[in-house]
Amino acid sequence: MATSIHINLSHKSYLREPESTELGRKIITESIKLIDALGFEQFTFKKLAAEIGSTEASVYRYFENKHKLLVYLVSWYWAWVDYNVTFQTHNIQDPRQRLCRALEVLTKAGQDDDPAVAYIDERILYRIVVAESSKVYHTKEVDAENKEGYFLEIKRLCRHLAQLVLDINPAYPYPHALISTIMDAAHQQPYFAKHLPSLTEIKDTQRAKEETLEFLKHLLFSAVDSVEYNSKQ
Amino acid sequence: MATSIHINLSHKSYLREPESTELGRKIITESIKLIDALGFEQFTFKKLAAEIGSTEASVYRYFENKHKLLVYLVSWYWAWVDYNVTFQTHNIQDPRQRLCRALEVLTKAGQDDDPAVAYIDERILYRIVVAESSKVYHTKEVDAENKEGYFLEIKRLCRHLAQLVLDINPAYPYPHALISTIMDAAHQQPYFAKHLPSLTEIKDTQRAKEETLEFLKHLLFSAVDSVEYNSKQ
DNA sequence: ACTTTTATGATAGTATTACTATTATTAACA
DNA sequence: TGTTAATAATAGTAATACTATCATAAAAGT
Repeated sequence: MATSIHINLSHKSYLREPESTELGRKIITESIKLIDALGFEQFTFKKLAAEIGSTEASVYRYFENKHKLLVYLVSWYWAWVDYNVTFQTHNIQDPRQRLCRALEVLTKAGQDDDPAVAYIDERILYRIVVAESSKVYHTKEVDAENKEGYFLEIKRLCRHLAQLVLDINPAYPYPHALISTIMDAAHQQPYFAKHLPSLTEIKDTQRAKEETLEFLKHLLFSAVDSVEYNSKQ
Repeated sequence: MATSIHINLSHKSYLREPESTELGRKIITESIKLIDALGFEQFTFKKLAAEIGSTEASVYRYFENKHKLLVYLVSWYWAWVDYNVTFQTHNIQDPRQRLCRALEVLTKAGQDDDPAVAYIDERILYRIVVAESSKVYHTKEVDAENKEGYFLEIKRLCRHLAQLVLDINPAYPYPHALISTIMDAAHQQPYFAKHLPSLTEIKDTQRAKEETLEFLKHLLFSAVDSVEYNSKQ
């Protein structure tokens, strides 16, 4: 993948664009490290400011609160995955192979250390998304934030992948439900493997993502293929 | 279902058993209402104490903190669902029909107002579990809490349902992964229908649970049935 | 009946969190 | 060179997440 791409978000969970300044980029870089290290609950702007040698007040000029920072990070992640899916599938003609590749990108998003943006460590960000992303939409403000466009990136990826499903079988009736289920499982199954192993057959080894991919491929294709579709009609 | 059943939890997320005293039961009853009303982040023991006409210090005698209270509520919920699954399936002979019924119990758990325990409103608790339950295991303490047995109830239900899958097709290689995925989707799809409708085909109507059940049944059975198994061997 | 234990209430206090406000300093820009 | 904008430094506030102490009342044990 090309170095130095730019991911555009379609909403403003920030007060001041963090990409445009040195301090802003430091906030992103270090918040990723610190949320991963402490967990979102223990993470505070004060600790972050200490880490980057700045002040709490300065961080607050970029993000209203830590929740909005998390929204920003998670949205960036989904936009980045969507970009990767597009990039990695655009010259695959066979719809089945294309969806396979997309699933692989989705499942292995945290694997290769191929930084697209200098100040974002996607491998650490992946761990944050796995552990914390459900917290961005499981709040009382979900409807208000949805109106602000905070979830457009995950919705776009879901729509994108659902279209790949329909390319295989336009008669399958639940493409979005299937994809949102798969997207979640792609993250949760390796997490379960590591922390709650009795909830899955996936083993917490180097092959965990590979095994997850096998499980998801089987799940997805058996659902899509079990709906009759006569392509000749 | 019989009124006045007793759900036993296999761990102690509490300091003092809340079921055994008037105040303890009030804590459970009112915390369910208040977490539902405010969301878990805005919920505090001070507000809860005010609601039940007691003091913060008294609530702290029952639960170390609000996180452990949530662990208790969510565990109770899973134990209750597991009880219901057992009860509603025990005289169904056909394994396929049995799993169907189990799925129905899982998906419609928040529907019927048939209180099994006087001081717990299962319909409100259902909403809490949908919106907040992932927060119980997405923390830095997940491994320590797992050792304490805090997740035994969800694991037991997963094992239970996975066994029903194996009763249909012992050759299916991912019964637990499939069930943990389905358990999650059973809650998230109706939530998406209500709050992030572009992530699912399910509509936020009275039939939402019914539609979710259709989606899940199709997903589950197509996966299980697409693995070859010769029962005559 | 009397003592001991236990549960609750009342009150106070602390460190941390999640902010907001003010002012000074420095860098950028016109 | 003067103006604007960004940051640092500092202070302050209300709420949160607790802990501690003591009094009282009810329940249990002897």
